[in-house]
Amino acid sequence: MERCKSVSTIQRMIGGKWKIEILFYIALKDVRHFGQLRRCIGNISESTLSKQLRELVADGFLTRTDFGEVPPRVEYALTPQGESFVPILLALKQWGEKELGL
Amino acid sequence: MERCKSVSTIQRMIGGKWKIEILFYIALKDVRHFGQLRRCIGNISESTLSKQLRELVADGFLTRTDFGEVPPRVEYALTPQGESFVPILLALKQWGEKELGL
DNA sequence: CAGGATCCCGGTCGATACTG
DNA sequence: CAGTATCGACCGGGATCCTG
Repeated sequence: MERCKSVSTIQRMIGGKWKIEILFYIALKDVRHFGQLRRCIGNISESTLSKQLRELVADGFLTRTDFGEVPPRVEYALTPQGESFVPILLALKQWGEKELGL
Repeated sequence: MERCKSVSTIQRMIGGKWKIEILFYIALKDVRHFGQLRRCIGNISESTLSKQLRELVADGFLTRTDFGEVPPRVEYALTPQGESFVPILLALKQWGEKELGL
């Protein structure tokens, strides 16, 4: 039986409780800032958002640009790898709306 | 900001550590039996496999058919909802192979 | 063979407080 | 504003044993 390493790796990368939702807002809603994300996503804590963002950066989905200004300004954006994941995000969203009626 | 309920719901349904892999084997490799799945999937415990299968059944992805025979024979198969998810599984697999080189 | 029951551990996530 | 630090609760998942 052919094993499928890619599937389990993806599951690990996007399996976090909020990962898909974070990517969704950044990719499809043009949300770029920490505070925006926190307000968009229901009831995520700051520490959790921070950690999941760092993991998404580490896994190559996002870039993090710190402008070194006061007040602080940081922008998150998709990497090419992240961009290539957008069709799947759209498919998931549309699947949920159609199959689950959400 | 438009909230996106469908995304978080999907994350909850397929966020389990082995969910995507289980669906992958049933959908694309025609694996139907408990023991087969356990052997295909690396190092999943029986109790965990059992629980995740039950959740996939409860969430409408799978059907479970118990033939009531001795020795026991049970078959898992995709529901129509599960079938409709197959394109996303394929997309995930192909994305992983292409972007991650797996 | 297909799993249920039980126990337990580790990691994830959340709440709170604090910083540059 | 954009986080980090710390702590603790919770629960998903693993190990083991048992059953029809």
